[in-house]
Amino acid sequence: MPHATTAKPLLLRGFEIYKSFLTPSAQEAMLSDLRDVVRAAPLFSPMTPYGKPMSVRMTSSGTYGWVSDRRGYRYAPQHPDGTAWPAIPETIMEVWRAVSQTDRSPDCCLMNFYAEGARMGLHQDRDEADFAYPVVSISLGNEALFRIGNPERGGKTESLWLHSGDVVVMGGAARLTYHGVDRIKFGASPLMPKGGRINLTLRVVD
DNA sequence: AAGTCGCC
DNA sequence: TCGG
Repeated sequence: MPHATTAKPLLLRGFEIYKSFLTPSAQEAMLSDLRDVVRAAPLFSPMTPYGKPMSVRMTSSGTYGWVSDRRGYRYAPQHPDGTAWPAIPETIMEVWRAVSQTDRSPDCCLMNFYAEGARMGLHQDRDEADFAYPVVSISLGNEALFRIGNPERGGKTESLWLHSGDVVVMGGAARLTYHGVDRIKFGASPLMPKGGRINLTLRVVD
């Protein structure tokens, strides 16, 4: 059973929040698949175009992966090491099919790993060709303080804690809403005894 | 600025 | 110390 519930999600500024969408055993199965992904496509520390490294480490699976370097933000068909990205694991595709409300398959699953102190500034996901498709986010491991802003920079924001197994759909009017992660509660978790948080985002790129 | 820091 |  991949998920505990398909109950209606909580709504916050158009973000659909499915609390405890994945059972603990589904999370374990997904983590096992992600170990294979990282073996094929090792985590790397992306450099921002203006020369400061991001605090998360990342990799991708799918036809494209998201990369950031001096040349800017973009999707690329290969890992920085020159090899193709591995396929998106089926355990992850199942979540997309359950919540995305589209028959189109995602062609990127971006994996962000948050070690102690890692954060993600408020940003938009805007490197994709068609904003009609949602972005689906899966949280694993340590809890994260997730912040939701507005379609433009500035203004009031709202925060909520995301837990392991939660799924968030950013679609419709919320597709281009600014969002980020202020901090994680770092420490041992049942899923990841050494601590850390994994966030997966599924995207249709082109 | 998908970062970092400082202020209140 | 934390949220904004």
